[in-house]
Amino acid sequence: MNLKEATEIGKCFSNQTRVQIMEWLKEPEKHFPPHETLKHFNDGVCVTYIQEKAGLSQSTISTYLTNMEKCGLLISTRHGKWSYLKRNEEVIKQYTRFII
Amino acid sequence: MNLKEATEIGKCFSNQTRVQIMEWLKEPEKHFPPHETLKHFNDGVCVTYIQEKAGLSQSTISTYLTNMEKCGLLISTRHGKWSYLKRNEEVIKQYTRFII
DNA sequence: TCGATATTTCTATATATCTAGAATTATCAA
DNA sequence: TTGATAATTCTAGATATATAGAAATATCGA
Repeated sequence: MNLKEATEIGKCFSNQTRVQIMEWLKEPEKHFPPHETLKHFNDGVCVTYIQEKAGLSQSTISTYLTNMEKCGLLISTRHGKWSYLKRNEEVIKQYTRFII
Repeated sequence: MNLKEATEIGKCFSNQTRVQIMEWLKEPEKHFPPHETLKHFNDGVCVTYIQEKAGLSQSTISTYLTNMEKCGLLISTRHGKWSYLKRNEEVIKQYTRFII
């Protein structure tokens, strides 16, 4: 983790909705309906559910999630027409080690 | 630490200069000249040294540092005409616990 | 007190982020 | 293949942040 990478992550954490999404994804089963097509939340939560819960437009949430994936905070997995997002705990740990 | 507080801290970490300042303040003796008026770096580093090292204007750095103090990341101590800044490790830890 | 130095606050402009709607792409199911 | 659904990308206007210079405030030393 270097200065530039850490700053990109910091930008993701500089908006309340994005911080909130990161919090929700800590406990998907607590904040989102179960995904019938996938057992449990192994690959995370689909974009639509996140979008509905956040209450912002699809395009806005898509942009957020794309950036959060680009800087490594989220892992995206596509199954058919759905994209599933989950936290990248390893990168999050690296980030906290950087700033501490 | 709640969502709002965490987001304010995230905003401070969303700019490369500010992240850099937080890094420098981890090891003041390594990045700044010694402060003759104060023994060691017990109260941190004075604004002028931070400003010179960052290469931005006094007013910009002052605004940065004020915001970083407001959200708890820095502790400011004034001695005469100098303000000294140091990291608030406790708040930083709370923040990392929040996002992990 | 007066002048010098350190810091902060105010004001303004340039740049970046926020956000939605429209258009586009990808995939599924009939 | 076609229509429906999910997601992404493009475009644009509103809002926020970045940043400096000027003005103001605080403190020290002569």
